[in-house]
Amino acid sequence: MSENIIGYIDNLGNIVDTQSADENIDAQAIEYDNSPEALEIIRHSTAHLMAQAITELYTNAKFFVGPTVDEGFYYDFKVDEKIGEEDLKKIEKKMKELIKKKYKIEKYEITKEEAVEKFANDDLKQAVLSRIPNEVVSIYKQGDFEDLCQGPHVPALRFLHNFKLTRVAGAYLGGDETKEMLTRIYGIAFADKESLKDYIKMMEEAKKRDHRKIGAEMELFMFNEESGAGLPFWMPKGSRLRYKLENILHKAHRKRGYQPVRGPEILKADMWRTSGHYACYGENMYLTTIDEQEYGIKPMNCIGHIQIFKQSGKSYRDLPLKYYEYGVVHRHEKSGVLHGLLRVREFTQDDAHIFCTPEQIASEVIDIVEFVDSVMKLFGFEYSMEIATKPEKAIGDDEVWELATQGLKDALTENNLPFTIDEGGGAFYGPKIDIKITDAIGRKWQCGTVQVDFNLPERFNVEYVGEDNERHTPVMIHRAILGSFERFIGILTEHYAGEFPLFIAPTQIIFVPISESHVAYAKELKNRLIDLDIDCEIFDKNDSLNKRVRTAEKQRVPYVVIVGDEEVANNSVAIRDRRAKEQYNLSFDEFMVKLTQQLNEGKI
RNA sequence: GCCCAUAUGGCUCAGGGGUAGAGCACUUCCUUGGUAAGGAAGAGGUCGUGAGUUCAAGUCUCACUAUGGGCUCCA
Repeated sequence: MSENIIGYIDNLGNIVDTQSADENIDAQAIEYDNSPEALEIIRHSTAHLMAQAITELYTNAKFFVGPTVDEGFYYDFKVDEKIGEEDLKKIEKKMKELIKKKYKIEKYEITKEEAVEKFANDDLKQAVLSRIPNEVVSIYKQGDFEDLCQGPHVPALRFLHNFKLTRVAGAYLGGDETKEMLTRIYGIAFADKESLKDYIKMMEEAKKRDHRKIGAEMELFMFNEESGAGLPFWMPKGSRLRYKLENILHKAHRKRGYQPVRGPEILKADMWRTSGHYACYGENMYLTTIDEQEYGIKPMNCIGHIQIFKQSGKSYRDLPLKYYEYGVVHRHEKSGVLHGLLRVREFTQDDAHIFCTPEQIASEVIDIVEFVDSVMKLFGFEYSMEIATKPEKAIGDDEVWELATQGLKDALTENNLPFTIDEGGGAFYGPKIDIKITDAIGRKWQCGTVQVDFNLPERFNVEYVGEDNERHTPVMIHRAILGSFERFIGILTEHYAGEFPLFIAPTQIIFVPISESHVAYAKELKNRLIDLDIDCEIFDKNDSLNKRVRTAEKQRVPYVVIVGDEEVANNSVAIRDRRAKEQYNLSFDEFMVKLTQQLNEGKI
């Protein structure tokens, strides 16, 4: 057996470790390297090494499960002591000591019955065993440490060198909120030192583009302890960015036949009872009493749009009727989940509701998916689609749900659009397609959504007169493209690391006049650019030219424009182009043409 | 909501039971400079909030609030 073989891939594609393989195995060898299979083995073994170290440091430690995940591995366990970030170093040190003992990792099998007896005093092991259907279970042993485990593991501890424990967290037993909370330690491991270094470096880079850090640096948005958690404030620069995004999207909606509407922020509680929100979504709603009547602050915009639809009689000729609103909604998210702009308690959705006939669903869904695609392409986002089906708390009959779900599937399948299924992840009133964007660190965030709803129109007696002169109930499609401005701008900020393209940059141009005598010229240019809806600033503070250029560059604006005697005389501008990383001179008219072209890139 | 951690001028951080420090930002003055930090002076903090321990609390303890990393949920 080669020194470097740590496992095999059998003909079913399963990983078999050296402990489990028989001597004459005829399978593809897994070498000790950074292949996904090798990392799976290495990381899982590192999790066990960590467990062994914890056992030595905390004699009363009991272990639940320690699997590998996309980003490394973790182990869930229970100790009497509190474990904090500081303790990770201690555990790492102990792990390195254990490696020096050069233990082999051995495997033996016992029956489940024997295992239940063996771990009789360990309630967590009993919980693990209760989830295993097999009659025979395997135990891995390294030194004195034994653990119930199905593997795979490296042959010996000497294969484990390049690891780092990354964070401590709490995790419910089996992910179940009603069960006890265990301590979880996450870690990462690689086959070589370089890869570990690269990984740590990548995480540091990701931190630098964190939207919370950039948002503070660029003065885009803020939070305020006295005002409350999850309630963002938009500062001037953030508002400018947001306004541009709203404007681009406003035009895109108008081109696609949507009509702007706006509903009230609070509605009587009875409205929410009729809609089902009170029963199905009540725990997320903020309620208040006015003149002894209960009101609810809207967590969604659909009810308002329904009222507007119902205000006048509608004919089949009016359908599909598309209302859109940048709707401000409030949702009581649990305090522990709030996260910068990505999860807040007040946010604005780019929300729309399409009232249509059942026959129109497929083509409307396709139109929306195309709309989503054009927005994602504009910003260069990778995204995936997921169809979410009926949740536990839901209104409406199963048949209606089945019909709506199938409609979504058909629309995507017929257009060869790939999707996955999220069982039970739908809204309480209908199934949906969720559009998830992958962010700079690889996390997926739900942004756009398309939801087919047969339920709310019926509950509110929404009707239109058909070709047959009979009354019919329309279908409602709820949809959002960005999802919310808050989350989308948060992701955009990380995506571009604050270097926004010209068409949405909060400050698009900074003028740096060489001396006071050039300020008037800069102001004149600035005013002309306002007509193009371009936001400019003039850096005419009493600082050196170098200092002002530096300060301007640090603002991450697309263009820094220097103007002095030469530029005033020639009616030109000296440009520092940050995106192209070049410096060049243009006449102001040429510059205007260039800017107009770049603004047009933001048309969809 | 739960587990763990953190909270010092606008920002980034140092200090660690005996009555607050740096850099940047800010203000004023000098400097009017052709592409990433010119110089000088000044102002600014009841050390997140509230209790407790102590002769004495930014410093120790507890609660709360907010933030961060997770669990769960979701745009």
